[in-house]
Amino acid sequence: MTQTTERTRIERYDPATIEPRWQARWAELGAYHTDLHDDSRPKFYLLTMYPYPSGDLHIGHWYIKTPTDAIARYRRMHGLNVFLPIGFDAFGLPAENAAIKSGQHPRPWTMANIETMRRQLRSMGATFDWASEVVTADPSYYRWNQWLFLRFLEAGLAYRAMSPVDWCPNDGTLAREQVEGVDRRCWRCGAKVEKRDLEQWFLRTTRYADELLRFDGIDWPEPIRVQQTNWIGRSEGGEIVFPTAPSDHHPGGDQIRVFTTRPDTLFGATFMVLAPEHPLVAKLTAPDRRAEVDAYVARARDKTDIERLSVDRDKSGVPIGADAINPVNDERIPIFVGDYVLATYGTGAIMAVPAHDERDYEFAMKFRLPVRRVVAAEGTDDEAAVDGAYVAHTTGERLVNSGPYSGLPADEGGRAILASLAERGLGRPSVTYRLRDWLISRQRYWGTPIPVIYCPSDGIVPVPDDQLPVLLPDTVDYRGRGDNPLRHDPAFLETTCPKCGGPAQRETDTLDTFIDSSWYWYRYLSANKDDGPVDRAMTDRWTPVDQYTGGAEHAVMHLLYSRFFTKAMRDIGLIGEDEPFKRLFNQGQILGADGERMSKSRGNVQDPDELVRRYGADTVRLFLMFMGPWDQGGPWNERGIGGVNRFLHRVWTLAMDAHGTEPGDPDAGRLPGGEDEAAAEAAIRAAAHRTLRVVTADYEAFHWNTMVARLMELTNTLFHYRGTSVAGGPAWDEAIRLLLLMLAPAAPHVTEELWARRLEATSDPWVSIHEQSWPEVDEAAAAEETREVPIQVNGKLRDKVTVPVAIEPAELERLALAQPRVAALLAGRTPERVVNAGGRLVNIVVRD
RNA sequence: GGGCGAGUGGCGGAAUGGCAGACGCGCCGGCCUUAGGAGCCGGUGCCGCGAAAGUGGCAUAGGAGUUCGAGUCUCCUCUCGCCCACCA
Repeated sequence: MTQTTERTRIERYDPATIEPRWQARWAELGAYHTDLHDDSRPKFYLLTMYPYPSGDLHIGHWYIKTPTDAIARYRRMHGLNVFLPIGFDAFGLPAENAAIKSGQHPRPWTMANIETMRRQLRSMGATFDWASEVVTADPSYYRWNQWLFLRFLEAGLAYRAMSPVDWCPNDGTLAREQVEGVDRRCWRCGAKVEKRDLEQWFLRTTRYADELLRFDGIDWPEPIRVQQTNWIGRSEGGEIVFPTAPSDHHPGGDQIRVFTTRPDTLFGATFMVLAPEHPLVAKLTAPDRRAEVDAYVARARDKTDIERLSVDRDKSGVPIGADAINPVNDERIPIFVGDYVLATYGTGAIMAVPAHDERDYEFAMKFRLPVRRVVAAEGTDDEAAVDGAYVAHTTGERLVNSGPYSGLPADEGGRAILASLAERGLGRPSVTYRLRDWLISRQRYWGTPIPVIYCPSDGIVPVPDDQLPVLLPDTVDYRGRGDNPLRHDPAFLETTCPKCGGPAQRETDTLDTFIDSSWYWYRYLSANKDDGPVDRAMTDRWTPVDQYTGGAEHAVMHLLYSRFFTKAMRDIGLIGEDEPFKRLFNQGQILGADGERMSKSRGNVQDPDELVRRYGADTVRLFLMFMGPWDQGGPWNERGIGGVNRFLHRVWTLAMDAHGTEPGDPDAGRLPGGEDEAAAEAAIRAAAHRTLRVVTADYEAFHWNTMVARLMELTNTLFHYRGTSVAGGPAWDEAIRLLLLMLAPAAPHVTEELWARRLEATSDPWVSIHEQSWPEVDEAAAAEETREVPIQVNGKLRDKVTVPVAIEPAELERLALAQPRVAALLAGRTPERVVNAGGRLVNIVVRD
């Protein structure tokens, strides 16, 4: 009883009406407001990096957020109480730059952008819990930044120290990217940028260096762990004291401390190099060297970091006209100042061992300094000329030219040398990190004011808790100057000392915006709490975050700061966790069509609104998932979105019109392949349940692209049965039901619509598809009875044979050999070997 | 310079050491249409031979190796991307 339905009679799939309607309905029902107190179900804290309100949501935001929403919906279907919050990283330089340019205050600019982005985020159909929204530029949020800062100050985790900044005489402190060109000009006024030392605030991240190197109990991608590990850069070695030698201008006896990872090479130290900023440079420099040394130090200060740190650059330096004494052999060695030594690493001074360090070797060659081999690989002639630095670590290395230590294996000799220096108080084992303390001061307006007051009599005075928040004034004047307007706002600046009541001034620096993002997920759990930053009962219940999604570009900044904050907050007693994010996934980045990073200035930003208007949110969501592996990203290319849209139309057709046929199909209405109805129903059930099996695995692994492909395959299969005698029957109906359930987390609107219509057709009361349980595979239905086994001869595919799944291996091999094509190729030869790969493949090996 | 990742059809991509190219785009053919930039059905890695059904060879950046069997594992080379870049 095949019915032919004219296509025009079927209501068309029209996302433009369906999607807004369901979004409104979900909001009205409060469907995605998470009851954080519900402990009847296991919790699942799903976090996605909150966006910066730059003005427009672009397709990259969709790329991370819509699959994350699919995870949320999928987990809910497994009975979990899922919390998926959203907020805005609302402080920061772009708002301030826009404000300077337009004369408009950053707050209205930011708030207008947030309003736009809220609407755009809602258009995704994502299940964000807006009730927990956090906006970091709001005093109810940044107040707690201040409060946390004060606790860190009390705990000795925050401190103040001098540090150089890039300084423009007109515009004040500049960020690194605001210094342009090799001659270092200000991006706004073109003035020459200089370095200036300012007192600034730091957080003592280095206190947690060792703990941050451990990733216990968290499941993070290997590349991120490696990057963080390298960033922290733990080096074990020794700190060794080189006393200065007496000379005409100097009595000697100053101690130059160096850090080395190679105490075994100490006898090879033939000179020393101090960083230009090293405090002893001025003191030790001989009068006749002073002019040249001062000039060199001044030049080094003016160089860009990039110039100074460039590996390709020639080594530079000047002798300071003083010597040091090598503590192991009392040899006098000359001291240089050179900018290849960094003031900020180790002790800012090195012992130079040109025979065993490439940089020192290069320097020695340039200045014709002696090179002495002290470590030799097995079989090397001790006295052979040294040609380049030997830095390798091999077994069998031994010390040479090293006094009493000569002949010892290098590692053992190194330990002995260090031990002997330690006895004389001239050395000790030491560990150094590349990780620096976190400079959190910004000489900027649009951020959290640092809550301290400078009093002429009491010095640095923390703002008392009951005077928080220190509000960022909204009335400051932007026009005219680029530096921090707080410095010119007497109403903000002038205050009274909380201790003595005398006149005092506020700190005008603001906090780095990475502070905001270092704890925002704790705040989501009690976004409106006004007597503390976090609710311990809530954080105990909900954290650590079960799954975090976001870009890998945050590997060593945000993701490391967040780990630091968690440990610091734990030690202050605010939370009980060691790590913030149990599992991390880094999706790839969507680039512009030109392969470049999307940005307004490049004009390659892809606007999702237009795509949503053309195809609907479900298509855009699905297309982004279908493009390729989620962790890969790639250049944006719209080609192919039509295919995904067509797929949803086909799903619609299957669900709405089982009995329809298409005039273009010559086999329309007939069961495929001569199947009878029983075989057809079995085939439909098998297809549906096998799809369910692989699709479930794909959801678990975030393999969206193959998940969509499997559903397309199932849809194609079902189309072959559409309009036949089994269409609309029980097997068909089950397959449609499974198809909709499997698609629901990814394409929530169209599946909700079709689900509602199914319920309506059977007069059942409406229940959201998103409240259904994830279906279970019927293994019996999915099981296969026969299998096609490829047969290879010498590894080349030659034939295939269809056999019962349970076939005996011997029988399979017999069948394989009996295939006419195989037999012809064997030409009477006896196989040397028959490989039976678990019944999945047979390979017959025969010698020529 | 170091670290990490990746090189597969015209394109995006798929493939627990076991049929390379699933799925989609594009393209070709057909159906249906007054029409088609809609819909449906079928075909489509490359090179031979063949009228065709077929059939043989070559193919996962290049080269070697391990294996009955390699896109997948090992080594070398090349190219691209990202991150870090004189960290003693």
